[in-house]
Amino acid sequence: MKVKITEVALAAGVSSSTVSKVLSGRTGYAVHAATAERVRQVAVDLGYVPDAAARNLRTGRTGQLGVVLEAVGSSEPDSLLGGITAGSAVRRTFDGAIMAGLNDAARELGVPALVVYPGGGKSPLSYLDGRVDGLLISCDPMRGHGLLEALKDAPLPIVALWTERVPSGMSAVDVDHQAGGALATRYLLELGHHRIAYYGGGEASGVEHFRRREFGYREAMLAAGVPVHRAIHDGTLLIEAVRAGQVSAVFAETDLAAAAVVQALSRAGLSVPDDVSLVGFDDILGAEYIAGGLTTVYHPAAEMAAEGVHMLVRRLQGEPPSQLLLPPHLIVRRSAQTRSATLAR
Amino acid sequence: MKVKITEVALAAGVSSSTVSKVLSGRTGYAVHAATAERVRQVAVDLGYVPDAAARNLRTGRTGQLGVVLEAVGSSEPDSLLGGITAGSAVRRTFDGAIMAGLNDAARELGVPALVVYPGGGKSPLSYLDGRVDGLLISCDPMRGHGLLEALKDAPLPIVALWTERVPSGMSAVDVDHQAGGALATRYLLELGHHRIAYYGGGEASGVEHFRRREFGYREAMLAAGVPVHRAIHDGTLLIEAVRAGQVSAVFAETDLAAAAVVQALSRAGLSVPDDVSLVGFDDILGAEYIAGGLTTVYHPAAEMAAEGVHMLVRRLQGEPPSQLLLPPHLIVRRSAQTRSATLAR
DNA sequence: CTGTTAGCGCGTTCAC
DNA sequence: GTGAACGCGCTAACAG
Repeated sequence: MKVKITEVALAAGVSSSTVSKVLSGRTGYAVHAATAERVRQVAVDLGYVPDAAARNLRTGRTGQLGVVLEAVGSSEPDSLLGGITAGSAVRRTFDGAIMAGLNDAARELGVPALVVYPGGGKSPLSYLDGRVDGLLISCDPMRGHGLLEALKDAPLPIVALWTERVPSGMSAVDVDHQAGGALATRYLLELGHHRIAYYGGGEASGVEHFRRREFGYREAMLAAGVPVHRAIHDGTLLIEAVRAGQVSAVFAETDLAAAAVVQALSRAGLSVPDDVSLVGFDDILGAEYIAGGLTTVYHPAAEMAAEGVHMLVRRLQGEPPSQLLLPPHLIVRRSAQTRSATLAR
Repeated sequence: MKVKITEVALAAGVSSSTVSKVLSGRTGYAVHAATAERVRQVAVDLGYVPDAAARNLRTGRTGQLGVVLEAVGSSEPDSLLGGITAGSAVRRTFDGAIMAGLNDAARELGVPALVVYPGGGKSPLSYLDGRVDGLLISCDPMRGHGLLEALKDAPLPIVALWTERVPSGMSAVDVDHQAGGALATRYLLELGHHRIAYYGGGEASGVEHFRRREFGYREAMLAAGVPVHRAIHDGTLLIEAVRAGQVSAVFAETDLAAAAVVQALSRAGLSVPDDVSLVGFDDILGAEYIAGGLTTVYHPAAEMAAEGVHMLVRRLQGEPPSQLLLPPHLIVRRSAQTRSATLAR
């Protein structure tokens, strides 16, 4: 059976409060070193494990952090950005990284456990039942904002993942998708390309992150004084544009979109990077095998999640809320080459 | 502030115990329907949320399930199969799916939350502090077994993920990797190939799942009375074997290995499926873009996780432990063709 | 330096 | 059909 604090106290010949003082981990209590050592020894011998529920009830805190993964694994289509499967693909690509980042940071900071709430239309109140000291909310951009709004006045600190805009009083971390889009585009410009198309904006155009990637593209194009090509989201149209000499390089919304570009071009006998230079976004697992090595924008999902945990823990220690935008960086492989190399063919 | 049960009782004009009876969800208590309705209404109006810690302390149960993800997100190399990065890749490929499966099943079954314990050498005892009613353990094959062994006599039900062999008294779910390997191999045999190589077994040969995939290959080859080719894990060797007519088809250990095969062959001017038929394993995100559509064995990771949750919940309801091996199935795309089509070139 | 005492908020008896 | 009283295991005061 489970051994409790009174049994440890009895076996060690002290009172239960002394045991509590020793095992609470808090320093500053006045306890003889010898007594403390004996208590610890007895506790180990007896296999004593403090009961979390009782401790939580007494202290009002749990040491645990809550994670709301609204979209993760939702097999029901309508819980994902209005049924857009691209949203699902995006989430699935990163859920592993998110969990990895959360897990790493939690271990590093000594957070005993993460409480993951399965998504689905449960009342926002259910997150306030004292199971956690703070909340990380990583839900999709649309439903997410509703949840954040509902928890605006929640009596615990909240950090929003995947979003820049939060109600006041909350912290937020996001990847700077716009900077990433600009980064990719500038890279192609520096290679000498000026007829650069943005591939994407199709059914997934409602996804804010993708729109920001496209903004980044436009921003870089405008800054370079180069005409912006209208977004393409169709292999056939892309092939026509390439053949007509209107496009020599493509910035794809995602690595999967980049893979689709490669495939479409190859069916037309066109190849990357010989005929078209290509840059993706995300650096998904396997990106090194797309087009013989896809040059792409690394998307720091795990870092974002880890940063979120750090922010939350700092808030629990009394620091004020803050915002953070993580800069992506370019991973140069072999799918983009200089315009002159392309012309030389 | 947080509203407690006494305040609801006061506002509804009843005693706290009546409120408890109404809101506990348990039927069978004798409470006037009208009273019950009034209590429920008042509770909603006041935004009452039962305190989890107090309820857990009183009832001894939490309704929560624990998940031990020993390997997930471990950035320290030595926590992953002795530093083998292939292990890391494997885990990362599926962590999102695992979380998705867990999440889906938890929502479906009304489990309020999953408690995820960050990996790292914490005492097995720390999982027994009453935070959860049962445990899902999804750790890598090597370290995992040690943890399972240590928790052999734990006073709560345990379901092991990713493993077939568990201490008695525990439940287990795994994907049938061997059946998957046999499935892929039989498919190639049925296409008329008999010179089939297993690509893999390199640095990751310590991974039990991969060994089982290879066993499946050998099993199918032997059953067909066809000589087993020795495993290849090197692009150059593979190219030589193909050129020498020793290999017309390849079963790759993973989809990433399949992608590497495609890339190696393509550098030698060989293509899939025209020169070599190829079947992968996993059906990772993006598999449809490998070799113009990779034929592969679908790996039901999410289903496995969901099944684990179901098994655990059934155990909590008193059912005895059980074992389960999920059959993978083949996803036919375009990377494998009949031997005659290959010869016709 | 150590022990005694009084709840934390809830669910469950048992009287009424 | 309803309410008062008790205790789950632990920790924070305070007393010694």
